[in-house]
Amino acid sequence: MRLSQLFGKTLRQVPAEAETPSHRLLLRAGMVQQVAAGVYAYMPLGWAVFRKIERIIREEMDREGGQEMMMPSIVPIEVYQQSGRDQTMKDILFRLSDGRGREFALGPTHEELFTEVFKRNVRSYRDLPLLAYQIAPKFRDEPRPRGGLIRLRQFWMKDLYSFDADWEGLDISYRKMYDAYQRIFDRCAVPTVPVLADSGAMGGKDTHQFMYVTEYGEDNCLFCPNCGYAADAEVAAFVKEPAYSSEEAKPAEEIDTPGLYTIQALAQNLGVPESRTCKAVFYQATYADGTESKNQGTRNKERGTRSEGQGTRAEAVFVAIRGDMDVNESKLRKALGAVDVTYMSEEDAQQAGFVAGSASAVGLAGARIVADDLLPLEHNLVAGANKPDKHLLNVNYQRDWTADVVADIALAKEGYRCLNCRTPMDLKRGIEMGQVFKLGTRYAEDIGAVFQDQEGKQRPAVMGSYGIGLERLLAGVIEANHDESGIIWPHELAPYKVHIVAIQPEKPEVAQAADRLYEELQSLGVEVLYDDREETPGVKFNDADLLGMPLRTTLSPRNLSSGSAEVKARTEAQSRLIPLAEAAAALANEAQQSPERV
RNA sequence: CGGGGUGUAGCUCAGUCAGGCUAGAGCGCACGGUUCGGGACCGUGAGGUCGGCGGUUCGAAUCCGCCCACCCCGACCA
Repeated sequence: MRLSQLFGKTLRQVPAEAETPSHRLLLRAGMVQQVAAGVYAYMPLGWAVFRKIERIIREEMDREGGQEMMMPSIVPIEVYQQSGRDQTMKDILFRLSDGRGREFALGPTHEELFTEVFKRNVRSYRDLPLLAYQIAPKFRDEPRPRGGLIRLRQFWMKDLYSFDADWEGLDISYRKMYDAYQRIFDRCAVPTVPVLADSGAMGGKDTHQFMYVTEYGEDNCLFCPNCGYAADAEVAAFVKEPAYSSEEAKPAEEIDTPGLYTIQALAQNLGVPESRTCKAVFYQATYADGTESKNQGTRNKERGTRSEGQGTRAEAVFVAIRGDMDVNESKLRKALGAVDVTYMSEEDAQQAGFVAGSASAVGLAGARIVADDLLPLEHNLVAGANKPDKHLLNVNYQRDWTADVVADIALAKEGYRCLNCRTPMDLKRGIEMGQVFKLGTRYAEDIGAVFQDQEGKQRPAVMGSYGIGLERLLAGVIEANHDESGIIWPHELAPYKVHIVAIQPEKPEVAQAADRLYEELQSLGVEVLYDDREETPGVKFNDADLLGMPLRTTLSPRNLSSGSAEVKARTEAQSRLIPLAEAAAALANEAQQSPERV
């Protein structure tokens, strides 16, 4: 490709909205362009890399016996009603209807559809295991797109679904994908760590996320430096020990605490550690209403109206936790069996009868009370008095208050100790590159995807689902492979292997030599980018660094006068001279090799 | 959806607080010339519904109201 003809130019200045390195470089290199929030156009250079990522993923999926197929993006809404996910994913579904009023969603993920197709085609255990996948666009009306390609509303995903006869089979399929993922991320030169994760709205059992650890990540993960335990903060287990379990319960005492509305202020003013206090947090919990979750949506189908709040029930929840800890909303949701929990606004809290700033479970009526499981073990905590500007000293569980639910609802933090080996853990941020799920039989049961086993019994398929976000991986590749000057493409992903820089191409001897090298390399099957533009050397070298091809060769009047071409790898600091006559063969040879990554 | 911020030329931004005549700069772009090994220089030129609608005013990029878009922090996910 001649750079003078390439659709999409490099940018000297980056649009102000770009903050992460990958976003800046993608824009600067002219690889992508934003169309709307979370929606991008891929220019030829970006698309070329995209297709290479796709190829690596395809190769590794096929290697494990995956069968590629293609599902539509336009999916009848009924498909998601079967599993109830038209409700649980309500907020992220892009919906549309056809001219006759039939409703569809743009597929955000395809568990239901794959299960549906499985149901129509599979009858016997002899057809199992089955690994089917697609590499296709997904649509999610994310409330907050972010970080360039890191969080999008339209994105490509490789999604594979495994169907097994039993859980042992699922374990094998899961392992296959787990291993394939390691190879994919390795080939893309993105260091990832598998971490235990939350199954969230997907439902299911085991799940790992493959995290690329970076300060630009949006997920918090805990890592044990000693035993290697790694988990998303949402599910991370840690050592929880009471601080005051051995104390004798002292008599409660009401004190004036004007202006002390936060745990920090309270603890400071009383001269006690935050762990001596009991914190109150107010949540609104949403529950799926069983009578409405299925077959709902066959009614209420007037065009354009969303069935807001249908099939759900809300409840105010009072959460008590030791003052030095924070609530893990994921754990809270599970403890309550709720579909969703959201932090209450001040007004809602007031309406629910909570005295913000001095709230307490002591003497509280009319709300469900959830206590972290550490609280019943502690003694003599400071808690609110449920009266403005008053707190209680020496509050004790059982004697002064009890909870409706006692559960571990604490969020893991930096320095909390590993449950396996008691070593303090590190908190790091990461970007999720992919996820593997053991779904179990949930979707198969909802949809009726059963097969006949060896005994002739009908059994639901045991499923897994395995996703990789392609754009996110592309962003990760750049995050993990760049320097101040630009991108450093891993060998397998470089859109071109060789970047020819012609200095003063308006001089015939330069143009002739460069044209010839360009053609020779192409005829040798080397992907080559040829900077034939009439630009100054500085501009060309900077663009070559920015675009990041593995090999750069410079043809200039200076080099040509000695019959040489200059060669420099993107990862090398110094260039070297080689005879021009051998340049094509030498470059082709070097481009064919897979140099070790730095 | 809550909190914060930004919308002026393709990009980066000034001008807005204290309203005033043909709305500016740098980069980029076009043409001509001089240059040529790490984002050169000179000259000429094209390019703008000042996010949109409404209002106040003799007069609005500037003041007021409503709306929209985008970015960042949270709640959600590949």
